[in-house]
Amino acid sequence: MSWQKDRRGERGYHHGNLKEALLQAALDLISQKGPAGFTFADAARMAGVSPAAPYRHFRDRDELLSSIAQRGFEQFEALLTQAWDDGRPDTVTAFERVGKAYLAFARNEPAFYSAMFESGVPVDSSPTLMAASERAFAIIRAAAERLAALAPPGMPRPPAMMMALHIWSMSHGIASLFGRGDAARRKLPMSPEELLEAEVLIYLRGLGFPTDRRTTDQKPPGPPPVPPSSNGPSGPWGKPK
Amino acid sequence: MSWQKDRRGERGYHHGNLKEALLQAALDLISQKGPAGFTFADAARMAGVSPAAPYRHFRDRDELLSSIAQRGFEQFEALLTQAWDDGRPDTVTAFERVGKAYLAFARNEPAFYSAMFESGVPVDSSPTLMAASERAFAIIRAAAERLAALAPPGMPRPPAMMMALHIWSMSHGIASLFGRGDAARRKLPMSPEELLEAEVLIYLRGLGFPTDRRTTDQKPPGPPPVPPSSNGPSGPWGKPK
DNA sequence: CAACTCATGTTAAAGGCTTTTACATGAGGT
DNA sequence: ACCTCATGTAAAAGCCTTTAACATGAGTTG
Repeated sequence: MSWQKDRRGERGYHHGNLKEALLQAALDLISQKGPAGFTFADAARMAGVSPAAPYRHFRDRDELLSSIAQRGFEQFEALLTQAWDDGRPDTVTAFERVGKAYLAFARNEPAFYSAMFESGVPVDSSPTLMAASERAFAIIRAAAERLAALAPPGMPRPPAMMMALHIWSMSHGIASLFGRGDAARRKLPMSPEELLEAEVLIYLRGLGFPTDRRTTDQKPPGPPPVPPSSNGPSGPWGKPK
Repeated sequence: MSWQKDRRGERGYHHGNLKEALLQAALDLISQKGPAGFTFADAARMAGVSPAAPYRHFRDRDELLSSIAQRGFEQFEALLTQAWDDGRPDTVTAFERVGKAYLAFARNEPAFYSAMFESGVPVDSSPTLMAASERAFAIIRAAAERLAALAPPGMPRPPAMMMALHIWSMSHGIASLFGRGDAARRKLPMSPEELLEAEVLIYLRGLGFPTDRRTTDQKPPGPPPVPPSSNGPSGPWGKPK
């Protein structure tokens, strides 16, 4: 760890990097015991300072939680941006990659995810938190925008904002109900990733998008957006075993 | 309130109905301050007993929370059962009514909903809790089963379990992100109910179901499950204003 | 380099919650 | 009438939060 002066096991009167150490300690504690079972005093102890020290850096426990949520949204935004990769190699593929990235974040960073969505910290508790949250959502929204622009002719053009909200709620629903490793686990016939992928594919097909994987971004010439009859074994779900 | 002997403002040494009074007090507190800001001692005070009294009825704070979650699932199941109404008047209509009931529950019973899904109580913390949760999900699952049986010919039959999980995650995602009155509010271009209805309709259309509202349960004769071209102003979303 | 200052830590203390232990009460059965 | 046991109370130990008063030492200033 890095919460003590790097050389020697001692540290002086001053910690030197307490704010960071507290944030890191809180993350560890949250991922172990959930956002509820995390204690200001615990974090202080883990950082090797007195219980009063954290108050020099955070007004109270809630402000620390809110800081974590904010960092979470920032990392979340970075991850989604990278997954979206400006829609390469094609819009649908990139879109699905965003969905997978959403689940990956919830699974790999459960502490951030809880702080962001399940800690009881209201998004509007701080303007900067709200802004960070909106920047993250803006990635999904931008992706939806690009997708909406590809709507096949002859179909009413879906509002991008609505699509973005739909995708977000699907991802969040799956992540929240089935996503994390240890808690609230129900048995599933398929992985959360497969579940989300199928859900998104069916949804996009409902909007009239062609969804068999060799699609490029060229708009299809005619209006038959849905496989006219049986489309073989490569639908959005595997063969029913 | 009913936490004192009905006649006269006094009560004797014994409360007479403490367990119920505690559950009710906890519900009130949770709906006011969220599942985190609810305290065993507060509930005791609200019921007019000493801080140690609750321990005669619940092992600890978590067991009380778990009891509330369980009652929540029971009421939830009852509400969904009523909404589903065995698929009357037709499967799709009843299905959508279930979705609306889901959101209504999250909105009208935020305390139950938090205890069930956001309190950190793991579903498998008690077998009876798990069972109650599964009975509630079974309603959605049964509805999905009926819906799957109506899959138009010429389309691969979607697995009912998968559909149920999809519907559940959509509903939970919307309820959790946008559903409750005061906290975590983001601005939406439409109500959560409209958002969910559109999402479900698009999803069902993606599965090949006809979704214009005069549908009955008779299977359509041919394979054109999607409106062949422009379908007028009555799509799953309103006119883009 | 000495002196000053202020951010950052510490100690101490008040107040609240949780949980346990020993004791009190009284409702219902014998 | 008496007993018993579920249900409450009181007291105490331990932990957490938060504040106030004090200490330290890093960086700045002359």
